[in-house]
Amino acid sequence: MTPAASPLFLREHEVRRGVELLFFGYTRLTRSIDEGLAEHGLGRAHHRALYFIARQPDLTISELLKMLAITKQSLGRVLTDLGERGLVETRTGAIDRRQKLLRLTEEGKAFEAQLFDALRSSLSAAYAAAGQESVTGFWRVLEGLIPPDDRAMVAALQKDIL
Amino acid sequence: MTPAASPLFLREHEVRRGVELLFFGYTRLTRSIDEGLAEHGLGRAHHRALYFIARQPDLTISELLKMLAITKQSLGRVLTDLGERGLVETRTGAIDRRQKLLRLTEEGKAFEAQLFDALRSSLSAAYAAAGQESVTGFWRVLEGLIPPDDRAMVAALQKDIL
DNA sequence: AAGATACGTCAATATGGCTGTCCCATCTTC
DNA sequence: GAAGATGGGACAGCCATATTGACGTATCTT
Repeated sequence: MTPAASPLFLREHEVRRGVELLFFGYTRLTRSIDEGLAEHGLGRAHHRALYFIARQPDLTISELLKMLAITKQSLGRVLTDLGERGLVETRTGAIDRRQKLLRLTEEGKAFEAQLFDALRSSLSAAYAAAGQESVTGFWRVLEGLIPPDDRAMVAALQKDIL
Repeated sequence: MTPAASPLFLREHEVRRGVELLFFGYTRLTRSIDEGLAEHGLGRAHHRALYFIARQPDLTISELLKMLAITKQSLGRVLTDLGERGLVETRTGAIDRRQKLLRLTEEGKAFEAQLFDALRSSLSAAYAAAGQESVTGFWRVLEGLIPPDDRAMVAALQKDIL
């Protein structure tokens, strides 16, 4: 019996295309906010923290660490910078007083919204050009790239949608 | 007259979802090759150069610079490392002797193929889970994220497909 | 011959990660 | 109430990857 042609072999072309589009798409999208960040003397690492705090107010440090998948020290520096600039504030957890709950200040919210505008204009233009069915496919493939252990965390972000 | 509801407003949810999936998908995919790179004492920057040289043999330095969108100095270090390890070699351009044409050595090809295996297994699993129509949508949205000026460059990668 | 281009290189600097270790406050469990 | 686990902070030192700006050399174009 001849086995079915290996899908791994057949898909090299498609896989390379995906790798390349992901690289260019992701890097160009992230570059779109560099200017806004530079106005405050911040970098992309700061934006990532800002973004997830905006998304899940009262997030704890350890939850944010899991999202970003960096070390406590790296995150510490970033949060210090954001705190010093008055963009992020913490309060002690009501249930567990060891925890620090992270929130954006009003200024932080305004800044995050400003950065988000750049992301929105790039992404919504791409969505519009591609069409809604394409957007669904875009999401599905990306979901498949996320290791199963991380999926619940990502899915949780979608729950508290406006 | 009531204007149509602003699509920018309506799409915040979708845009946030895209931002998040892109972040997690991209970072998790790139992490999948770190182990292989570490075996040779190399980092992700080296892989990016290796990848595009594999993809377009006889690429010039300036073409590669445009792809990666980094500075000459940054790329110089990466290429020196790759040359020292016998993964990349250069020859003088036949038409324009100022140019250096970049190629992978046999060892370089084998190493790139090994790294590509990790990318292939992640991406092709995601493709398979999502289905072919989703893959098309995935590509379309990502294409829309690439600034028009860069699109020809990315499209050129698809021409010399196996 | 003059100027532009392709590439290399020097020096200095910034950012954002890492490891390992130790500490304190607080919660949980026995 | 004591022991241990957990959440968070902090020190020191390191590495990878990027930046800017200036300058040099070979080669191509006009």
